[in-house]
Amino acid sequence: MPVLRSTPFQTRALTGMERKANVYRLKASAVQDFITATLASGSQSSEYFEDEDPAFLNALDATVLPGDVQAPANSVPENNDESDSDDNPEPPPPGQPQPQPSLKRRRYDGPDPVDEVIYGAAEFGNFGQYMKRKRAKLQIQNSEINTTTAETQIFKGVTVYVNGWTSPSVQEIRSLLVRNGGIFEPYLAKHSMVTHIVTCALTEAKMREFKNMKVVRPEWLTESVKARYLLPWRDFVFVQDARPAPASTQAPAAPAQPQTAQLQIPRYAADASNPNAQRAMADAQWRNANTSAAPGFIKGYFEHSRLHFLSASKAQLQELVREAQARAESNLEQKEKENLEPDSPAKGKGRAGDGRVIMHCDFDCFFVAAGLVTRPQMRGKPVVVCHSQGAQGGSSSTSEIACASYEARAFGIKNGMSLQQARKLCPTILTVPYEFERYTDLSLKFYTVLMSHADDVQAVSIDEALVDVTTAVSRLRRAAESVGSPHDPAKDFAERIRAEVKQATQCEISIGISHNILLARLATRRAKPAGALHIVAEDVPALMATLDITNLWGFASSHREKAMEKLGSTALKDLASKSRAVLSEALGKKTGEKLYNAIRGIDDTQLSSDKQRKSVSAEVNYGIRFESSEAAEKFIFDLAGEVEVRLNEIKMLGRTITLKIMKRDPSAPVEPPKFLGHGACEVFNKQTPLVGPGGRATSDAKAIGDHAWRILQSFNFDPKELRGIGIQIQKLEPAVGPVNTGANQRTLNFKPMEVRRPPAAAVPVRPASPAAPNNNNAGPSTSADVSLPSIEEVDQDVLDALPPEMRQELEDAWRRRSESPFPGKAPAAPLIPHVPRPPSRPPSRAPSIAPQSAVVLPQRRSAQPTRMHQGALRLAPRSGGGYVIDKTSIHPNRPPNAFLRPTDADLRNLNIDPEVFALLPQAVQREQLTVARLIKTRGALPEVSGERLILKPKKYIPPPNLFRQPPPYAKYPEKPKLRTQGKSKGEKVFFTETDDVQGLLEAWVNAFKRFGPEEKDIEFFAKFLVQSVESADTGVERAVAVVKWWLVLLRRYWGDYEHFDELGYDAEDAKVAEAWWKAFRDVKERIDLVARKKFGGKLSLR
DNA sequence: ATCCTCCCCTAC
DNA sequence: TAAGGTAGGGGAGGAT
Ligand SMILES: Nc1ccn([C@H]2C[C@H](O)[C@@H](COP(=O)(O)OP(=O)(O)OP(=O)(O)O)O2)c(=O)n1
Ligand SMILES: [Mg+2]
Repeated sequence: MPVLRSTPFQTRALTGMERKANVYRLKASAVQDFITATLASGSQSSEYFEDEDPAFLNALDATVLPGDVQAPANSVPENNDESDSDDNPEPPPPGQPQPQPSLKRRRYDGPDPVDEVIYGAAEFGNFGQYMKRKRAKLQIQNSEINTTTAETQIFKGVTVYVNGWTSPSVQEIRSLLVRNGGIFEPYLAKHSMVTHIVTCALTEAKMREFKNMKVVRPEWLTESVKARYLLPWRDFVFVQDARPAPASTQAPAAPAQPQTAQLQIPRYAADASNPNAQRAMADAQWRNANTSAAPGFIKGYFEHSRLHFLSASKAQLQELVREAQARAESNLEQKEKENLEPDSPAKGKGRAGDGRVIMHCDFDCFFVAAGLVTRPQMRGKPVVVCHSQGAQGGSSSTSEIACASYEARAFGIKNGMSLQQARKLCPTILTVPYEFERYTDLSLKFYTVLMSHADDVQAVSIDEALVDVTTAVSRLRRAAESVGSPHDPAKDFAERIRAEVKQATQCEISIGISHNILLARLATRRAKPAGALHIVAEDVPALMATLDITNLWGFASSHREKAMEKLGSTALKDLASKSRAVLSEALGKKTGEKLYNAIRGIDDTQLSSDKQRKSVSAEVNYGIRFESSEAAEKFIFDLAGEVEVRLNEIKMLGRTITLKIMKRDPSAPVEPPKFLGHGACEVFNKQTPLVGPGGRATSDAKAIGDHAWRILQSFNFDPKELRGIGIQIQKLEPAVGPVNTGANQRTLNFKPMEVRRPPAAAVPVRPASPAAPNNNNAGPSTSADVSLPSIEEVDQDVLDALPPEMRQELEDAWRRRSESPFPGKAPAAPLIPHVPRPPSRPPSRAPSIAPQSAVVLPQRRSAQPTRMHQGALRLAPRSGGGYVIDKTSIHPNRPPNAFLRPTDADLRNLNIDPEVFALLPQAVQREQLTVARLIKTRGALPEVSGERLILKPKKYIPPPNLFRQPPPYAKYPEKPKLRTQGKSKGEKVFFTETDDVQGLLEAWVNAFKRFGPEEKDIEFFAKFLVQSVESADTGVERAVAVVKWWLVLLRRYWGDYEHFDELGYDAEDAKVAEAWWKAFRDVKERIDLVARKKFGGKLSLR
């Protein structure tokens, strides 16, 4: 296969209706306190700006930053809309380079030249221009809203951001809005700026970003204008039934079609229904035989689910490897005892550095290859493995393709795609049924070969493993060196393994070799099909230059979106120039660092082959269709039985349970496009303690079922709306004593330390028993308890026996925690009534426990169905009630006018004098809080210092002499208050007192002018500055001022080094200088990043 | 700081 | 017909 820009692994090619995403629904109905960004917040900013010392600003305006010299021209060309370019379907024929007809939204929102100047994302010229721009913008908004053009006030209070390509166009929407009293926000610096998002299509990253916002289709606006009043936005919620990668349902042509189609479906769901499903579901008999209501549904489902098979196989293989290792280790010990020389260094665990040799071994299109073992006539043809066989389903089968042959992939068919879509790409496609047992069989042979050569093995999946072959390869290498062979011993060894596997399985595997896992995985991609490739460190730069971020293992679409949005590119060659800090800012700390290292070919991840499980779960999100709560209840208990079996198989008991519910999104059709699929859903998770008999951890199906069922009742959902149910058990502990697991144990052997066995000899293969029959034995503790009352009764009895006060207290506690599995009597008229199961609590004995907060009456739920948004069902919000000053108060998402005064206690806790605080203007108060909290977070020790941070308004007007007259540090000898504390290495800064950020900054530079800045301190300032820019409008000016001040300080000490680059300083002074300048450039870059996102320009420090 | 909980995301 | 599961890494944000 030719190497194209887009590799086989690069997932792209989506179309509108079903998009890649494992976000199953767009949650657009969340009720939040959206507060329109008000003009007041803008004026606060001006107010603050005028508070600033003008002389200071003047002085700093004269300073020039190197990065700014070419700054106005080098603003990154923005792709404001990353969604559309993703919508191009894959080209049908093999390997055509894609011209990438990306559809970019214009950066300017109107033809009006005023708009272009004012609204445009132009670069900042300078400070003054920025302010001018901002004021002009406010004026325009003012006039549009209040005077000049508004014809009606239909959209009064509505502020809208338009995402991506829309029909009608952005310009039309803007015009519609402002003519009718609404506000149009051209940039979405933060979510609280707007009340609604208008869109016709969302990338999954945007879906995530907007998940708690009101996302509507443009019809909301157009129809409202027609109706001459504001229609309920809920009737126009934008919803997508999103699915992971290749599951697009669109034909190759007409990229713009999804949007168009969507617009043609007025008033509801963005995704269509499935007529076949509707027809089938209309038949009660069919329903009772084929959906979750059918007897034995769960068992049949798990027997046929490929994804379940993959997950279960992985767990089994990991277990096999663990056992093999334990055996190998005990053999080794044995040998050592016998004083036999182990012929290799101790097994490769923890071996670090580049000395390792890692092989990543992976079957080529595994399921197909396995299927073709007995169908040799199909070799070389486009073949897929899926449930639908032959001509079943015709051209409209929603059956998913588990695996496509390479010939099929040449047509653009991918693993995970629906058959109907594949048929569009290749009408002659051949289908092959699943053969799970054969997969297991082949896999075991494969693992057997690997383990016979390995120091260590990590089971990645049924068809894939990571193998540490350091020992074997070094032995070969020594041999090769003595002979002077030009061959790469690692590659030779890989070919030998490939041959052995081929011999044992009649299937091809490919092997990637390198000194770390990351590169080994990359090597495999290039090795396929049927090859081996060794990547060495020298290959890294050239290799990485060709790759996209999503080619790296663990990086997928969400990172791709973030990278494009925040860093302007997803190509590793572009990302290579970004600093660690910049990448972390964009992708998160760990992820950013992982990427930074990956680009350089660095990955010190160790093989993990002995991790213990932390949770056990079972879920079904297919075919869930209930007519009654009884059916749902039965299902829950059946599922609990499955969970019990799985717990027993690994001899574990659990202490907490989480119920996961997928519920049809109100705007999604009853039958989604995918046959019996879940469609667009709201997802709810709720965790409670799992209390077994005697308060112990348990695996008991009844206990699990009881808890799960109670949780489900507490949701009070209409059973007809359920689309997915899952039970997860956490806080696992080993079951002691005999537990009948019913699991068939298999054994494999690791490479013997001395005598090597022929491969495949050690495999006593027996087919897996997919769900071992429930032996109804919940372990030693419960097996004796079968005749005891159920937990709910025990609990009730205990409750009843308690003195009233104590009981009240308990009930209160439960209510507070909102996680009691024992809510007592079902609420009035529940949609899923509690059906008493014998022996059940008589209703008259219903405890006085009030229904929990979430157990609301149906009317109320339907009135406010969205209060439980986004799965995170917090029955009683832990902290959401009154406004409590905490980190969220400085969070950018908080609307400006949601600022409430913190309590005096809060203030004292921050070392702020409440009385002084009260006198400050609100904008200044907020800043004070920000700074004080950051300082506290950073490690202030208020109790120790005993000094109180006294805040004065004038603090925002830095003493003129301080800022005007260098050298700055000389100006306040008493000021620094930086206590350095000897730590393990270097010195750590603690801020015990500060008056203002500039002072702090200066003290920092002073304190470390002989050492260079500490990473943590840089991080601290960077965070503060980024936060400033991101948050309230006042923050920008502050950030600019602080950065300018920093620049002044650096120039003061190290001006000579400003324009030098990294290279070649010997002098310690120079190193320190360079460290400071590097810190400065990094931080500046990070701020620019945020500034670009918010304003479309970068900060000028002139 | 460090933990925990509730997500989202990723891989096969 | 069709079988959209599952565990763990990681981030955000709150509790301790
Ligand atoms: N969405 C997916 C992805 C994979 N699989 C199954 C079928 C595959 O055969 C097997 C292994 O997945 P791989 O990612 O290794 O893909 P293949 O082995 O099919 O192809 P190759 O490894 O050659 O790229 O997992 C699946 O059922 N559904
Ligand atoms: Mg494979």
